[in-house]
Amino acid sequence: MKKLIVIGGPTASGKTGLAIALAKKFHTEIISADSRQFYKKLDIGTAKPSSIELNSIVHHFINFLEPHEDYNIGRFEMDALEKINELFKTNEYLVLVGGSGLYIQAVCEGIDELPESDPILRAKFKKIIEEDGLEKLAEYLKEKDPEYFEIVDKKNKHRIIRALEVIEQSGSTYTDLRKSNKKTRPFDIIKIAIDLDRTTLYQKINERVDDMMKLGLVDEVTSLLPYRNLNALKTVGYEELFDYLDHTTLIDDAVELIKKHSRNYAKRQVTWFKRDKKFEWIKGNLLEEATKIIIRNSK
RNA sequence: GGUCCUGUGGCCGAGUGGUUAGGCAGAAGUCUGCAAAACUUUGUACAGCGGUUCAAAUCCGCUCGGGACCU
Repeated sequence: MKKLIVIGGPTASGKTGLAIALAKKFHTEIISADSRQFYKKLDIGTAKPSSIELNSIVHHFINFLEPHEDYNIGRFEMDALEKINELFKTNEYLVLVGGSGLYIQAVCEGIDELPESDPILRAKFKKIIEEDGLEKLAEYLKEKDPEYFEIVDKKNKHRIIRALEVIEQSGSTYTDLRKSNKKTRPFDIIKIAIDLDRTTLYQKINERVDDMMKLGLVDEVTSLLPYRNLNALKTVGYEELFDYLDHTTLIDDAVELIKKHSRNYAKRQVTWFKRDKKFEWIKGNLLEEATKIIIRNSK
């Protein structure tokens, strides 16, 4: 059976370096599962692998979208699987690396077949929220799908909108469609996550943000100003500097905010990966530890 | 030396004689098509010591620490 090596972990933990080292060691290629590195032009702020790194190992799903292109998990599941199956024709191993837990989950376990988001419906629901409040929309959901209403975060507008969107498009309840059936894949999955103590992690994050500034993050963000309202730019490192460019924040404060938001993000990532018990956490000599796990799982 | 102001949990910051301020950070968590998103939970702190009072973080005194002004 072919092996998909999944590398997870919080931002700034060293995923990129480990993935590249593993890809070299196992003579294979890398699939990225990073929802922001998908986009062209977002380089420094997303800590995308350098051009040298990108040239040393073949990476898929990096720089394949323009900032204005819409994309979603459903498509990623299909696109990534197609690519993985193609590459497994000539490779024993593949490396999947990224910080977007949900995207990794979609590749490894699949997601239910649901209708895509519909901009017109979405606009309609947003309007209701603006005019009558989220509670109104929640009531609407209660009528349409009381079962999901019971368990949904009632203050989370994304969840409520999405459920209603699915209901309106499908004619079924969200509860009926959202079965969370885990799909089986025609390959083995070895999940490895990088473990760092919190203090070290936060220190690395802070340092990396300083490095990004030295590399010219402000210039990158300035050049992306025309795209600022796009989803791709709803990203740590960009929003804060847009505010700086608006003169609503001082540069030092903006940098501190980037660090803070990156730390918050890293914490959420750790929570996500910890929940998936299939991950084996490694520390210390990452390449060595990861290799041990891979060899053990290859027998 | 004198006069006056001030001292709230890691930080910011309200507040009143007897009810949880709140925000941020931190911690824990949720997660199925915008996921680097969105959201949830979580802190009995009022400088110290006395006193007044049924009751004090809130009033009084002293001590200590800030700050301002005065010659």
